[in-house]
Amino acid sequence: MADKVEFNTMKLDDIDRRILRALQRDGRMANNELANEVGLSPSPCLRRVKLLEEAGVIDRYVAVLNPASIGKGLTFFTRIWLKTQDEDTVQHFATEVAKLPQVMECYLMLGDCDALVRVVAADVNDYRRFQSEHLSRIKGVQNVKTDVPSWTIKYTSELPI
Amino acid sequence: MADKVEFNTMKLDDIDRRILRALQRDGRMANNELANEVGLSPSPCLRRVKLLEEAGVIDRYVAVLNPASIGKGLTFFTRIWLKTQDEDTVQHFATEVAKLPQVMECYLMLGDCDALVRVVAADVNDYRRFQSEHLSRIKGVQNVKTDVPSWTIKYTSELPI
DNA sequence: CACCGCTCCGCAATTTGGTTGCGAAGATTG
DNA sequence: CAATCTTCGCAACCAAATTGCGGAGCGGTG
Repeated sequence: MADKVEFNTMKLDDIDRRILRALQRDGRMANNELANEVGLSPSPCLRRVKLLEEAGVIDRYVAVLNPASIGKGLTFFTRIWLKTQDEDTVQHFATEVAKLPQVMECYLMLGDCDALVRVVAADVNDYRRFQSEHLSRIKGVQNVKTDVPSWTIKYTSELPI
Repeated sequence: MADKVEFNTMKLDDIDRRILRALQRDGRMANNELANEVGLSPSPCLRRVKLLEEAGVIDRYVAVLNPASIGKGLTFFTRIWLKTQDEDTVQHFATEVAKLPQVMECYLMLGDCDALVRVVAADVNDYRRFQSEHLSRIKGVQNVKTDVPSWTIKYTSELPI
């Protein structure tokens, strides 16, 4: 089967990939419409979607908001250095930072800094308060340095398939 | 109206915010269920959702995939320096980089580097090919430096409301 | 080649949810 | 207070989702 590509536990064929592309673009696309787009009747199309969900390929469906319209129009990238690298400090940091609602992304890094965090905020003051009241207070955080984007050129959740 | 908070063109009350929180978590929640959760009957609940969509507060609904299950389990952060800062170079870079499917996020930066890009790839080789065949070939790109996360502690699209 | 078994599809019936319009309730203003 | 505006809830209608069954297509074996 030349068009079958195997990833993890589930093989995705051409139709699966078309389904995924369509649903990444429009997560509320009606099944009838999706079926039409991928060239199946609604019933098998729905079954495939269910399979993709059950297999965890489709993780979830979300509403994507316009950040500015809910007062979180600014993004900041914060590099963080920890006091030590031991497992307890790292794990504690991870647990605490993940709890902060203004943190959208957090990565433990292999190079330049110990962690990289993307934070949303209303304005610079909002960010500064967040940093001093929440981020810098996490036990183990030694140093914090923030970079500010002037323009978000691209921000998508759509993975290439 | 003490619980009315105004952002941009549309005021969001407590019920709106509950709706947004629920739909950010589950973009395919049935309207009946959503209505139940926010304490309305289905009809006014649906009307509010429609208003939030039309006002652009809800930008879109998407399926979020598991990156590993479609063969893009690694993330790389690439800092880019451009040859010059003039508007033409910047605009050209922006246009070209936004076209690259493996680029999930791209920001023009105010400090450290000229641009920061988040790239998904299957493995290091996949990334290296992408960099040399696509990223570094964009006219105007002078230098490229990539950081590698060892752990994605948090990655969410759910904005704090 | 033919036959068999498995997988996936499509159709149709049933169930569930979305949509719409109207009257009522609640909130605001003079 | 009364009048008006805004939002809600109900119910009818329509659309879409879901499910089950039979059929079609494909692959493997003799």
